[in-house]
Amino acid sequence: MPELAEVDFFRKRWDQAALHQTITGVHTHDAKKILRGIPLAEFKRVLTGARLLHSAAAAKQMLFHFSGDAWLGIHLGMSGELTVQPPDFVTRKHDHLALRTAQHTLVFSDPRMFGRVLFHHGKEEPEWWTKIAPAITSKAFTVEAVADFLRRRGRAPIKAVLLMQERFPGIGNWMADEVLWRSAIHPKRLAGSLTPAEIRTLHRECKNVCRLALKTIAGEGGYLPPDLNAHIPQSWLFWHRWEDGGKCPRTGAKLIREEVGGRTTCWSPARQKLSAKK
DNA sequence: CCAATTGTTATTTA
DNA sequence: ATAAATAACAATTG
Repeated sequence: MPELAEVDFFRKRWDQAALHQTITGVHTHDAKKILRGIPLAEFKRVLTGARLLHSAAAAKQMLFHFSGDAWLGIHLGMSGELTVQPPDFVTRKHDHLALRTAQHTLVFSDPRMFGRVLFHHGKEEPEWWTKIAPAITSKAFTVEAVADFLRRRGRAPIKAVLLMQERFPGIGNWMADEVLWRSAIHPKRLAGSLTPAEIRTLHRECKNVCRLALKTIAGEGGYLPPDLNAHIPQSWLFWHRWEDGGKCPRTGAKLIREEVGGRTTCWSPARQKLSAKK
């Protein structure tokens, strides 16, 4: 499920519950796949007694920085989520990691197990964090950088290109469809076929979708919503892309759902044409 | 049993 | 050699 803003939503959930608090216990359950390679004894020893100093999210990656030079990373994969539970919470089948504090249990659960826990013990920020591409909402995400990237990936459908994290960090399947729908660009168009005007539109809508998603889902600049998606407007493609017989919220036309670039893709044929807009 | 799933990566193909 | 397509990863649900 989780893309850019949803990842930040989950990160804030843990952050609100545990910032400046001390971890009193670390539990793992059936976690070999998700913790892969992390020495479990050191992981538990370093985190137990550590205080949460700061957290951040970038792309689909979360970073929790603890005292004692401990850095915990979480990637939610396809089906992961973070919850905050009571201190005596008994973990269930798919709860792979649980951190206890005096007042809460922080739980990472992931039924499908595509998620990952990362861990780093050291003074410096871990390289798996620093190597993440500059955010789409940052100044570094320029129209020139997008144009250059599209040129190099010119033979791939634009939908597939938008999912490439090295240039579009945090964009996942639904955000890619949302961007293309707002941009009125057909998902099967080859990246190299976009006109300069279309590339400018695409760049702008990437920024818009990221900004709006962070605001409505992750509560940027305000309250964190009680649930994921609680404040997403009906005017977004988001609510209509999975329902059979779904209608385009702008044109009312029937939406199309088909595999493009290896992923189920939804678009509005009334807005998004195969030939470039002139 | 078959197909589906909002992600990433290794392998294969072009 | 590079980029695109595909398979694989795992579990669950319809």
